[in-house]
Amino acid sequence: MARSRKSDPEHALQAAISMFWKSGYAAVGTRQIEDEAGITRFTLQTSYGGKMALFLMAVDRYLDMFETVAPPVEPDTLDALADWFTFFLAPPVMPECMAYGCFLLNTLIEFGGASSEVNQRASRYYRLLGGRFELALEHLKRLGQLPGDFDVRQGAQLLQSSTIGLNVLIRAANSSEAGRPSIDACRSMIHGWARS
Amino acid sequence: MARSRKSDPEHALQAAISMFWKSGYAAVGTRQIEDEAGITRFTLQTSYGGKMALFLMAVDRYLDMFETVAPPVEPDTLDALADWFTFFLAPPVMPECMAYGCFLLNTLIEFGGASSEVNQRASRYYRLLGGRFELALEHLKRLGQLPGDFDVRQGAQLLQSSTIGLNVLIRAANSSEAGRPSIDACRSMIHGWARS
DNA sequence: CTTCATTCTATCCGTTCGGTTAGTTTAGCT
DNA sequence: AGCTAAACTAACCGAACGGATAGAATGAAG
Repeated sequence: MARSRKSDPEHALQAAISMFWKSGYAAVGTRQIEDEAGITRFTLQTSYGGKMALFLMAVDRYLDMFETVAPPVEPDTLDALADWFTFFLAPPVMPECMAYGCFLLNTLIEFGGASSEVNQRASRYYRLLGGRFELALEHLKRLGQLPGDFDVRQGAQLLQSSTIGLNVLIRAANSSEAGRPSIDACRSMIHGWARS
Repeated sequence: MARSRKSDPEHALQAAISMFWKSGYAAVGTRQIEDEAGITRFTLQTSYGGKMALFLMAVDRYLDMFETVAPPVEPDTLDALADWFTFFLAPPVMPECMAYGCFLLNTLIEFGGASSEVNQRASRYYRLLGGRFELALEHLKRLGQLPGDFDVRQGAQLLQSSTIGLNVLIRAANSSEAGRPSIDACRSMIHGWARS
């Protein structure tokens, strides 16, 4: 009854993620999407709902991926938590894009709080980053790996801020390697929490 | 011999800083610059060298301002260093723009390391942020306010990453207040360095 | 093999972009 | 006052933007 699609939606979405991740929303044109994602501008409108809709799909998919590599909620040791930061140096997913920092953080800065659609995604991101750090630290405190008077909220906040800064450093330098000093510093801080 | 200028260059530059700070480079059009900076597109070309040249002037001026409010190089106490973070909540310069985060960090993310002109400014910024943190911590160590085995490099790296993350949080929320938890966490961390 | 809904290709649309050009106004000098 | 160089105004440029339209191609159902 209907003609089958020529383009692969999954490949198109992955290409969209790569483009927007690297260049941001405004800097990617619909002609470029045609070329790299393999969909026509017509299809972009009819099947995806336009450039912004595709962009939000890309962000959502990115967050889905991030969910699988977000900080562990129940690490057994401080070391297991500290090890999470080393993932930046050997990313298990989309390693070719990691040099562009965090897609969602880049997006947050580009839109600067002006888009409610983006802001909603930001909430989800914060839950996955700061929220998980908090759960992890609470878990470690329960295990006795952290002092009884350790402030979990502030510890999580610190890890979140540092992770965000780390991603900015990586994007600015176009290299995950640029994050190494920050990563080492974070790991030291976490290990330092054990004593006292 | 020559006709005197109608527009005020200083006001134009300040307006440019505000616009680019708030919206980024690409999102500010030359027509908008005409309206808000009080210079015509013609003048933008002949006297300023175009949009990008004006933008770089704005960035340089921003860094000049930042130089006056960057972290102290010789704080007397850990508390004096910690107090620097509270400046975000009551900024002494351009308070109306602080809700947009750090102009230079926003710029770094927008260009993503693709502009050498921007990258040069980044170096200066890192010197003013991480470099000064390092000097301050070295100074405090010399004063005996920090343990003898305290790792100054990693401490400075941590403060730098956290500060960057803090600025991103502020921009995303369009409010300096959004940075308060991070600021408190940083202050606690700094104070925590005293003991042991 | 015809039918027909759907996806394709190929233009076309109005808008906005950064920058340029031609021509006018104006201030500082003799 | 008259001259001239600089700074103004206003119109224009080609290019790129996101999106829309018309018509051809196509594949599954009958």
